[in-house]
Amino acid sequence: MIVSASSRELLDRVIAYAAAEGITGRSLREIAAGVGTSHRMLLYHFGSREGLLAAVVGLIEQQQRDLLGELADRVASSGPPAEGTKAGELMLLLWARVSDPELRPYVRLFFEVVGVAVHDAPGTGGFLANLTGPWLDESEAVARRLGLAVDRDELRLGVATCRGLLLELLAGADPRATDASYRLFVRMWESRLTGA
Amino acid sequence: MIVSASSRELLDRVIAYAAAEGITGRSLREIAAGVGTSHRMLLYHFGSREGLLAAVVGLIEQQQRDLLGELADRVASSGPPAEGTKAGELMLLLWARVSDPELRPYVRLFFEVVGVAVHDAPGTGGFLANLTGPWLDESEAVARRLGLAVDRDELRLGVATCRGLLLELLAGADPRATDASYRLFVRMWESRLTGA
DNA sequence: ACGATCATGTACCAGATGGTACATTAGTGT
DNA sequence: ACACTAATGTACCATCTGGTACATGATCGT
Repeated sequence: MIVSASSRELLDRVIAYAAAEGITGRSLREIAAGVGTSHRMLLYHFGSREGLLAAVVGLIEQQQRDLLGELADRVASSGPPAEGTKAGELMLLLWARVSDPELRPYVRLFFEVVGVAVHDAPGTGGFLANLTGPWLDESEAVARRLGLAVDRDELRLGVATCRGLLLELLAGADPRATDASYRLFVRMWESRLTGA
Repeated sequence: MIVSASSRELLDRVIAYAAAEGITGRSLREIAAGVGTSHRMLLYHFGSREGLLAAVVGLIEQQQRDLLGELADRVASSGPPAEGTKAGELMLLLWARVSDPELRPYVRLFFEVVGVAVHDAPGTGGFLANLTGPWLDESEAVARRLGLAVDRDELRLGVATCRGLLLELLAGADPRATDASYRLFVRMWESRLTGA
């Protein structure tokens, strides 16, 4: 995979196109037309169709890590290591972020990639393997920084619930309904924390 | 979509193949070879590639409805309308069922179809639209039969969590870990029910 | 000023794709 | 026995696919 500046610029356009129109079923010519270039150029910059897919997958992963890091930073800079009830706010913050309609195309793309990665299509190597680990690691670190006692099982549950509700949104559920479900989840979580 | 007896029989083989090997990226000839027929026959029985996809999607939906119905029946025949704590057992029962390794190929196929349906590929019409509604309706009915007070937000949360954890499993998570997460969820749920 | 590397266009290729036309077989009801 | 229908095989088609060969502008370091 070539990584020159112009390749990167082109990749950004491809990602935008993929998020809007999908990518797995589309031919190189379709994609090229969609981003204002030729299929010849896609092959030049990414080597092959597989290379293109791999680049897209890689950038999705990076975007997720960025989002994670941004959240971690916000927590780090939010003053003193506050008391336990902050966990709920944090969860709501994350949910507000990932459920933002502006992010929806990327959520869609995420599930599209999942759909091809489950049969490990060429170019999706490692995508599934690193689907959750980084989220767990990072949020574990965040929790520790806040002095919160959470184990991996809890965090995995949180991640899974977010993903499940995001799928709801993609399926056309009323955002107010998914919000309500998520708030319910947070309340359950908190009542467990305070209750135990 | 033709529905003769032999078409149905062929469709069963196609589903089995799709669950094992995937279907969205494969050509009619590949699929035909996999199920021991010719691409000519697939077109004869299903009309077109889109028709084949639609038939597969339709059968997945039906399988899910069957699973749901089976669960409902088991609840209906489990003696007197018992007290509230039965909800947890029920949830664990459902999870045990859908997380069964034997079902895994179908879970994989489910997410594969999701991945193409999010950009409403031809043949997937209505799949996303009916992704959750039937589950909510049916489990609402079951809950009512048990004399349980649950609202749709709770049920949606339960469905979403199941799906999220199933994705975990597909991504290669340790089944014991996802089990632990799910049990945690049930415990949270129960503590909320008894606490409120 | 100039050679080299990057970027792009044009033209092409062999193979695969979904779909069709036509012939043929195997049953089946009458 | 015979017409009719469902099922299947063979052969084909136009189109599209990812990928390549070759030429040609740009751009830039020296």
